[in-house]
Amino acid sequence: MESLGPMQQKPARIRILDAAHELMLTIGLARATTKEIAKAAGCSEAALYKYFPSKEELFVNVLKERLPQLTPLLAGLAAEPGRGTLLENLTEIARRAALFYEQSFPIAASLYAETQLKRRHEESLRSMGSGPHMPIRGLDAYLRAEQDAGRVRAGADTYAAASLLLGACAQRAFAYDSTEEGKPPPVDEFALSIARTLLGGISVADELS
Amino acid sequence: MESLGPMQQKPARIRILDAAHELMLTIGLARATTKEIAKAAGCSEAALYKYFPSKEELFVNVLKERLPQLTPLLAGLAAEPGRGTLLENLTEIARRAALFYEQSFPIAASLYAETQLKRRHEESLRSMGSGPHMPIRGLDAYLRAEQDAGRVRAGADTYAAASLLLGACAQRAFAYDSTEEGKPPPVDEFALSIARTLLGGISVADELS
DNA sequence: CAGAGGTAAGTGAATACTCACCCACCCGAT
DNA sequence: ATCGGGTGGGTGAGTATTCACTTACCTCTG
Repeated sequence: MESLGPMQQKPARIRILDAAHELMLTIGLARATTKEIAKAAGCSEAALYKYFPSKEELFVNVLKERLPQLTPLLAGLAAEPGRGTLLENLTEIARRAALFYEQSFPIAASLYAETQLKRRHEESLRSMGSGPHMPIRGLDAYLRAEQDAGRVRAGADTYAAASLLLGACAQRAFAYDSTEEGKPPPVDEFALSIARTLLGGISVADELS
Repeated sequence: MESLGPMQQKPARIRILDAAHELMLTIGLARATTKEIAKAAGCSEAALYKYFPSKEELFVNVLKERLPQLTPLLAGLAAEPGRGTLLENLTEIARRAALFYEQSFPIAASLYAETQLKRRHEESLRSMGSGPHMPIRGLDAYLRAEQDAGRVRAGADTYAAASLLLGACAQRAFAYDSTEEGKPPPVDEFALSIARTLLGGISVADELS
């Protein structure tokens, strides 16, 4: 029990993970060196190796512990179809998915620069029963449940619909570059507009087969 | 006039760009060192600097000269709405977009590891009047043209529709990891299914407002 | 004193980039 | 014909720097 005044010092391990996470987002994975991480965490380089056996292991842990999960929400909704309106549910899913991708995409994308690290991350995800295409499957499952409940058209391709909705959310995270004045649309109206459009389609009424 | 037999040697500059491109895709941007590039191009490291002032400039040129363009197709279609059926056109757009993202995504994504290089690339794109969100605008323009021609429902949100279609295509390039047995769906049937789903929507008929 | 938490000062390897030089070829003056 | 020299294309052998990681040591606290 320290009675230190400021006492803002979280445990070193946490500070290191935070610092690594922050640097990955700002200066990028390649420039996130041990020296920079140590400086940002307020400790020495050697301290990193007290908590993690290697830099790669440190990054794997950042990915494992810092990236939010999307699947729980989807699983929850699929468990009880018929709750709320379909539009409300899809909007909420889109909203959360957009926020999820906004956070995780820059980090996940930078793995393409280090194919070895990417493979290790994918392995780690798989062992947790997760993976980059699990959200699509989860949303697909929810839509089929709603289909069985009669709230989604019988002939609809639920997998395609899931790809469309989540794809739009993911794309929002990278289709807008940092400097452009045309920043991404606000998440709330974005979510509502794509959910509504996916539900209703865009073809003129009398062309519906 | 050389009468050399094999004479398969393309100009060195081309070989260097090809080698850099290839290495970015296979071992990743981070491991694509000057030594590796030189080896793959069949020349010395020093030769790289005869053609490019720096490694970063080399990469910028790979991005500029090797990544395919998507906008021309969209511009062409928007110029003459009413040609072909809407479903055919959207399917073709989705097909080409999916192939485009399949090629360009791994490289574009790895830029997130080098934020400085990323900014330079975005700048270069902007100066060419291009950019990551131009495809969405282009498709949006095409859809509005079809809307004016009465082939897209008057109230439809064309921008949301464009986000959905292209988002799904982009997501296909990264939502499926390399080792998974569940590889991405074949591009032709993928394109058709998302185009059809976007056109028709998924809600039951009598819920259409 | 034992041991956890932490560090200063390295180490060898790798990296981007440079420098002095080579060589084949062309061209005009001898 | 031949020489001298410029020139585009290319290289081998560096250099300074940076990187991930280690070692030997310190300093608290129980």
